[in-house]
Amino acid sequence: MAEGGVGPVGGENLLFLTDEQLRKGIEAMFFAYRGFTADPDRILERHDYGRAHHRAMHFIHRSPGTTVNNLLAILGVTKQSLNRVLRTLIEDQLVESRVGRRDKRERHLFLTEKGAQLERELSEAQRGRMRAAYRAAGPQAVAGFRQVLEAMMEPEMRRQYMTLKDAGA
Amino acid sequence: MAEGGVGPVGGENLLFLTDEQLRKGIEAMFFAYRGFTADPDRILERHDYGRAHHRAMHFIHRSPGTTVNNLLAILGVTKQSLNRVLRTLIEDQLVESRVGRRDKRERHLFLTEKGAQLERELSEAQRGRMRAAYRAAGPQAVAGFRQVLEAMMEPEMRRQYMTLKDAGA
DNA sequence: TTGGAAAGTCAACAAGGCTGACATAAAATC
DNA sequence: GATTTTATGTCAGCCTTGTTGACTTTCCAA
Repeated sequence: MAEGGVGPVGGENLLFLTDEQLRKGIEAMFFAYRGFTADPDRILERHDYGRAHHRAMHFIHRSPGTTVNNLLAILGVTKQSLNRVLRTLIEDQLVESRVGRRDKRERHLFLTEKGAQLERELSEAQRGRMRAAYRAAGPQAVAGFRQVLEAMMEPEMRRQYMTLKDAGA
Repeated sequence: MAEGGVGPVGGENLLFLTDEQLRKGIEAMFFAYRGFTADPDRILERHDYGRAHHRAMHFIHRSPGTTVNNLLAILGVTKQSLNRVLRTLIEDQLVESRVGRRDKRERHLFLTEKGAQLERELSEAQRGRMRAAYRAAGPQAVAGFRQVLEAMMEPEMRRQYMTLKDAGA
């Protein structure tokens, strides 16, 4: 392992790159992610759903009419895994699956009114915490937060993220 | 839900608090967390362990001699869940469990040389990505990154994090 | 017309969460 | 000294969410 960033590297004094700093960042990610999912998890439990259902609903809400294949690529799970989740959401009438008009093999996914309601409840809870954190940290910190997260993504996922990122706003 | 931060709030123009900005932050967390765990996951698979083993080893490395109860509080899982993981780590001689000297009910946990080796392999992989992200984003972004994450934690977890945070450095 | 992509289904399995019940040893308290 | 509490471990069973593999149906496109 050798040094790995402790002390001057390449002539610059990159104190924020010490192993100790990196460890703190790693633990920050770990603990923060728990907070990040805590509020939706509580709501999901009441409705007898899990995180997988939340993720599916989030991205269907985000890109209405998206296909199963698109969703698979974004969520990074197997179709069998996603299918189980989608099946219950469709049975419970939170999601509607419409056969593609141009390509009838494809299924286009939409939230029903009922589904949109739950999605709203979940994302409001999640945004609530996010908003509080953003407000506490300030706009400059938020910019840095996003920069580091983007640099941390797998290239494939960064592509997915960037595509979505600017689509709406 | 009403507005929720879109447009001017309280006289200030808090553009970074719009629902759209918050959604981007939420997706950034989702995609980045996948990157965050990707490298260790690959290594763990080779060794037939899971993320749970990594987490346990990380915090035992971080606080050698910590007790089972301490670890439970940090990891936020049940003792049955943790025990299953610890048992295999002890069987495989990656972790050593020593009966407490002052309080013989307690077990103090340590990494063996073999355990320390795997921990090093895992954390080097994870730090590698972290270091690249930090370097790409720069020190100011890193400070913001940490600020937002800390503000996002559950208060209880923030306490755990802060306690660990300054312990070593 | 036929190959292959998209989607769905079934079966089986594993990791890692959970609850509840129970055992043991040791510490703490009455 | 007896009782209660604490720390840990363990057994059994359940759930969610991931996996692989095999197979079918539909239907677009070469």
